[in-house]
This record gives sequence, C-alpha cells and structure tokens, in this order.
Amino acid sequence: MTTSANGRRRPPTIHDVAREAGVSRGTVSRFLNGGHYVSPAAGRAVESAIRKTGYVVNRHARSLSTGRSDSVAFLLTEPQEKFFEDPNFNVLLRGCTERLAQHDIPLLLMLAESDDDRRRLTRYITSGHVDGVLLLSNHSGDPVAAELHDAGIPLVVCGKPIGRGTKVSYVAAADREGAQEMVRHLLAGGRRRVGMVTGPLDMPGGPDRLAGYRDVLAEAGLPYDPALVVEGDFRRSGGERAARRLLSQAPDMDAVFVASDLMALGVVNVLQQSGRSVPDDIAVGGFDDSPAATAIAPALTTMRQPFDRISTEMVRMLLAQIAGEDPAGIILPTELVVRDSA
Amino acid sequence: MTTSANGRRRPPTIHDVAREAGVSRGTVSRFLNGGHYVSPAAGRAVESAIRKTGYVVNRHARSLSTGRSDSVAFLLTEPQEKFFEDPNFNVLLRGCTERLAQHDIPLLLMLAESDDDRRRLTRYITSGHVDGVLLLSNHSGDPVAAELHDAGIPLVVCGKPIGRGTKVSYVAAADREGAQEMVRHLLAGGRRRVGMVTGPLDMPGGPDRLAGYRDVLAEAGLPYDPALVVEGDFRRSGGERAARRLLSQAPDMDAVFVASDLMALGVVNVLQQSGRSVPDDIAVGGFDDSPAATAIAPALTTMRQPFDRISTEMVRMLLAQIAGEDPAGIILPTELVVRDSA
DNA sequence: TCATTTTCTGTGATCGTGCACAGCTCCCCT
DNA sequence: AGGGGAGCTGTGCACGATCACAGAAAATGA
Repeated sequence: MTTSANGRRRPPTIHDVAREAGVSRGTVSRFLNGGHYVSPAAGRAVESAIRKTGYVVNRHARSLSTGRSDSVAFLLTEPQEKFFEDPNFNVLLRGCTERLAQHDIPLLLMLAESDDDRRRLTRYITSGHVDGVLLLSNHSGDPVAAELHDAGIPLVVCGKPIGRGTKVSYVAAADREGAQEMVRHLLAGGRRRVGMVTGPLDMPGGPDRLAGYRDVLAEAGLPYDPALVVEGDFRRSGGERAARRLLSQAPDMDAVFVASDLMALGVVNVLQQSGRSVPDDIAVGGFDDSPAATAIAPALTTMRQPFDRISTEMVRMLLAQIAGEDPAGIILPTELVVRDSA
Repeated sequence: MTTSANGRRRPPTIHDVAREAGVSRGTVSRFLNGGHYVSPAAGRAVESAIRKTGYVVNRHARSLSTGRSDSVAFLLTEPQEKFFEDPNFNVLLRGCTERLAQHDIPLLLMLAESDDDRRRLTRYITSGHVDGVLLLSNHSGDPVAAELHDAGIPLVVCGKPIGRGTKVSYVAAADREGAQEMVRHLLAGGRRRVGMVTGPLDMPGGPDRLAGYRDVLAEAGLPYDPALVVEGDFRRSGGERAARRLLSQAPDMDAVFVASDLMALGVVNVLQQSGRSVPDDIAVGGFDDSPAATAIAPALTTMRQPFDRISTEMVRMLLAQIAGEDPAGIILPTELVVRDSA
C-alpha cells in the first residue's frame, strides 16, 4: 500500500509492483495475463511483489484498454417477487452463474421495476459496464430488448420473443410441442372435457402453449370451447382465481392443462377445496417441472423444461455473441414427467 | 455512430461529440457534469450533437479518471432461496434500490453461494467496480465483511455483527428490546409456559432475541426451561420442525415466541395440525411483521421491524462512508403489532 | 475609460492498464 | 561462421474521460 500526501491509502498499481519486483510494467502485465513470455525468475519476483503490495488489478483501466469488462448482467424487467417466488428462476439463475463461473465471469443481477430503473440500468449497461446481457422474459411491449439490441449490446433472451421485429438471440423450450404432448396424455387417459389455464398471452410461452392445446383438440376432433379456457398470470394466486372461474363456467370439466406448475398448485388447491378429487374427478397437467411439483399431494404430472440446458445455452450463446458471432435462436425439447395428478 | 476500418461500429466518444458540436472536449465534459460554465448556445449545440451521435459516456474512462464508479453492490453471501422466499428481503431490497435511485446510483445484486463465487466477487468489488457494498450477510464466521473492510471498501451490514472484531458499519433493529416487549405481551395475556423458537444463534438477531426472552422470564420470576427453547433457521420448514420438537418436549406450553414470522407460519401450521387452537390453547408471537403475517388465520401478532427506515439508513450510511465519514452502528426501534394470534 | 471580476473556452496532463514494437540474448541448424 | 528463430524484456502510445490551468470574452465596477 502506498500512502499519498493526504494520508489516504492509494491502491498499488502495476507500476508499484514492477518497481518492487525489479522488472518493467510490461512484464507484470504479461504475468497477469497468462504468464507467457515471462521467465520463471521474473514470474516469481512478480508473484511475491503482488503479495507484498496487495495489488489488485484496476478493472476500469483494464476495460478501458481492452474494451471488455469481463462481466455479464442478468436483467429482470418485471417485479422481483414474480421471479423470486418461482423456484425455476432459482434454478435458471444458479445455472447461469455456474456456467459463467467456468469462464471466471461474475454475474450481476439487475432489477428494473420502474421506468426510471429501466432507464438507469439501460444507460449503465450501454455505457460499457458489462459485455452482455441475459434478459429474463418480458412482456411483448417491453422496449428494453430492442434498446439493448440497437445499442449493439450482446443479448440473449430467455423465452421466445413475441414480436418478431428485431432479431435477437433467444433460448426457449418447445412450448407448443410440449403442450401438445401434455394434452395428448390427458386425452389418452380417457378425458374429454379438457380445460386450460394459460399464461399471460403477451408473454413468452403464453400463446404457444395455448396453440398446442388447440392443436390437439382439433387433432382429436374435439370442439374448442372458450368456456374451458382462462388466462392466468404464471403465479400461484392467479391459478386459484382461474380454477374458480373454470369450475363455475364448466363444472363438467374432467381434466385441465395448466401452463405453469406454480399456477397448477393453486388450481389443485381450489379443486380439492371444492370437493373434487385429483386425479379421479379431474386430472391436472402442469408445465415446468418446478421443484414445487413434488411438494404437493398428488405429485404433479408436468412437462419438464430443461432449465439446465437452457442456462447452458444462454451462456454459450451470449459468449459467442460477445466473441463476434451472429445472434441466433434455439428451441429445446421438453419432456413429459408422469406422476400422480394425471 | 462512427464506423472504423473493420466495419464494426465503434461507440462515439466525447471527442466525436465535440467535433460535431464545434466545441472542445472540455466544454462537452462540463456540459455532462452539471452544465456549469457552459454558455447557453454551446449547451444547445452539445445537446443536439449528443442526440445526433447517440453518445453515451464510457464509464470505465470516467471511473479511471475520477476514481468513483457511481454504483453500489448489494451482496448476498447465503443461498439465494433463503432470501428470495422471505418477503422482507424484497421490502429491504426495494427500499435500498429506491433510496439509491434518488442519487441516480444503480444497485447491482450479487449472489455468492460458493467460496469460489465469494472470491470472484470480492475480487470484482475490490478492483474498483463499485463504490460501496450493502452486505446482507450473516453467519458470524463469514469472512467477507472483514475482507472488504480491510480492502478499504465502504461497507454497511444489515444486522448487528456477532463478532465485534472489525469495526464495520451496521444497521439493525432493537432485537433484544423487541423480544422483551413481545414476551411481556404474552405474559400479560396470562401465559406462564412460554416457549421460544430462536433463529440460528450464529446469525444477527439470533442471540439477542433469545436474550430478550430470558430477560423477561427473569423479570417475571419465571424459571428458564431449556425444554421450552428450540433453535430454528429463519425458514418456514425450520419452524415446522421446531414446533414438533416443542410439542413433544413441552406439551403443556401455552405460548410461544418465534424469532421470525416465516418460522411462525410453520409453527402455527403444525400447532393447528396437532389439534391446538391458536391463540386459545397456545398464543403465538412472531418477529418481523412480514407481509406473510396477515396471510394466515389467525393473523400473526408480531414485532414490526422498520425495514423502510433500515434501508434508508443503510443507504445513507453507505453514502456517508463513500464521502469519507467514519463507520458507525445504528439500532432502530421495533414496534409491537397486536393481531389475532396472541 | 480602464481595471477587475465573472463567465466561458480550449489545451495538455493524468488516471492504470494492455499491446505493438523494437531490441536483446541464447540456442539451434546448416 | 552466419542466419534465423524462439524466449524474454523494456518503452511508448492508446483507450476515453476529468481536471487544473491559462487565456479570451463579457460583464461589472469605479
């Protein structure tokens, strides 16, 4: 540590290390960046000088010089609780953190609830503070994706973007095909009055899962009855509301496909309170394979979203974009997990 | 936007703006930092040049020059879910975000679960990337606080640190006094066999709330019975486990003080399942006044922690430290909220 | 009118790195 | 012996901003 005139500690620089080790700045810099072309003796000298001075690299200076920041943002543009209450979010976040850790890149979580937050963080990001952004799912009207894309920030969105205006990278599960498979499973169990609780239709995964449901009804020659379909909000409480509406609109329903496990928990709860037995009276199929799916009785039959692979792919694609590759979209298959509820 | 030889867009710099506006770099810089000593005409020219070029400040360059980064980290050194499932955490996080927003400072949430993460983030922080850290840490053995303090990073911890080794700033609620008030309230209701579910005793709020409980027992001339005290983990599931142990160890218990609302939810649940009525058979007092406290029946009587003021104070103290003031500790009073459970 | 302050402007120097370049030594190969 | 490459080292410049300073222009005072 060096002490300057006013008594405040000034952090040691690469120059202090060089002087301490008796070598030049260039040698220290080379040592820090991989150690190529540094003699063993010089390397040892630098190493001990670093320990002695307590040197840590000044990332602002490095970033200014290299143009990189070696950090990545995970941006949420919706209210926090919405994500925090969802165990899947934890899985996704942890997955991304771990993948990035393999490249020694720290992940910064940024929460943008208000427009004011959004502006502040967009400015923060576009001013070069991160190399790229992982964006978690957003309403179709959300301008953040377009803004970041226009600013040339590498970007990967989780979930298939609704508006196909700008060409941004995304990683999504096969929502439509997954929904088809689940509804086929319900029909294969002999059900004929199959309801559905959709996600918000302006969010990724909303319309596609509904489309899959309709596909299979048509395929089986069953009519599409609007009374059997209610829009939810991907939250537990929304599932409860939706279930109550379905029960009053279509009391003869014998199965229901719910577009997320969290909502399905609410649905099962309301069905049981109303005296129905799951799955005897009404079969319930979820979507996500959330950790919560096995926390209730009966354990939820659901479509597993491959969150491990999703996070892996998101990170891979982001790093690829940072390295200069073009944006691309990728859709990963889902998997039917049969448990007790259907 | 300027296009360089290789065709890649290079972001415009302050120099490009200056050329476009027909002024010097200095004038642009002054305009950006408050606009003092800039003539109205020059100001307008710069303003339109910024719009035209799409200029955004390069924060690395600015930080390198000023030594500040104008951003703050909110660091969690415990598993994510532990915080995310707690509604109080959301209140606290949102409060800090809002206070900082008033100073136009973005908040970066950092999650350090593994030692590896901790190292990576500590390095990231000490290399100058943020001006200060709000730490929601916890276990007494956590070395992060000490490390950051030693590195000279302004730091405010939420909760009173257990080990009083290093002198770090903290903001805490009056745990001991709050616990006293709650236990007095239980005794005032005529209860005599008052149990307690504590928090982890190596975490802030753990030992102090237990101490307050013992204070009041002594004050009332009641014996301290170890069978009436079980250590929990501040989580709902931990509350359930603790309640089961209490019921078997001390079936004659007529009240219980639970050191957090989240645990209290679990306790109430188990008590009701065991056929006890709350509050008729057993009174339950919580701690926190979490949003969850009113979500159950009976609504929870609890000690309100002033999370608004806590976040306000944390931010104020952090900014003060960044400005050069010395660290300090502050303890805020709690408030008894009487509802139906006691 | 001139002196003096106030407002405004441009020009280096600087922050701490990485990187290109040139120069040095040493070794190997013909 | 001479040429060529590899390994290693130091030096200057660039990155993009802020800031101190000096000087010009305008406003103010006597």
